[in-house]
Amino acid sequence: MKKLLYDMQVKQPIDVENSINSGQVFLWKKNDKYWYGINGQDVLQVDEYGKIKSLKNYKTDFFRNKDNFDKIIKSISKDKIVKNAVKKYPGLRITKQDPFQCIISFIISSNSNIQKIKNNLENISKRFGERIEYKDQEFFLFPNARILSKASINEIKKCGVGYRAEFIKEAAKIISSEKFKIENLKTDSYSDAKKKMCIIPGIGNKVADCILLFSLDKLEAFPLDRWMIRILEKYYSKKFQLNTKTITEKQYEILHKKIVDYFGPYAGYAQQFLFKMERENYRKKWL
DNA sequence: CAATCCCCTATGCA
DNA sequence: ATGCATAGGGGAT
Repeated sequence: MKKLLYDMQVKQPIDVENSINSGQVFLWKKNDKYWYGINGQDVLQVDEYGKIKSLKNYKTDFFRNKDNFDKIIKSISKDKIVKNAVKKYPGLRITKQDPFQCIISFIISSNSNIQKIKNNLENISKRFGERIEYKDQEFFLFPNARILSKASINEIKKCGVGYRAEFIKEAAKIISSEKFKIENLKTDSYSDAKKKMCIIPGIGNKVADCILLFSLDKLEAFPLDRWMIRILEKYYSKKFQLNTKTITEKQYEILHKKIVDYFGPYAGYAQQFLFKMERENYRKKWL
């Protein structure tokens, strides 16, 4: 019966273009009519409907098709602002990425911009990842944690990541160690998983929330970066009074609590719709 | 050509 | 304990 109900849900089609162009992923490119993206040790080929084929056929629910969108949209639609954003980008999805690649991507994102993040990640793939051919095209897979944990700081620096090279190596060491089972974080609570993520150097509040939301199924994660703070100041200044420019750890925690109180357990989806809407208003480039 | 701007974290000091 | 200022690639503008 449950299965039947699931199948009967009318699903909003996936908006592949806008989901990829929403600041979540960096190693994607469009070729003719397909999008191709590196997801860890796999390459995904995605058609205009979001149907996925892949090099290794690893099972993935990359666009979170199993989420109950009716329920989620209803849940986050608390006001006109979110409702408008949802109406504008109805097929926008949160991605479910390879966790290690996601970790390195967002460690690199700090004090950077999308163009540079993309270059850095491409350099890492080319230097440390396996070269493969798929659908008559050349790709470089993302190196696994073990390989990056053994790379030298200097080699990593050659990818243009600067002072983040130490963070990357250390993160790779932790992730590849026996004790740290990254997949187990998927079944941990949000706050447990977040505590564990923040042990890794280069990962603070914001980066942890990106990783939790985009790769570890924590849909209440709500990354608060400069842009989101600006958005909250613009549309929600009464609801969440933002006092300072520099948001400290304690303030971040308090603000996140208020946000989850307001938007509910799928707050991360609200974040993605708001973020996409505002960045498009400013005509920011994505890839 | 210098100055400034970027999706932040870690650190040191008050 | 908490707040605040600042350093830290490098590329684009």
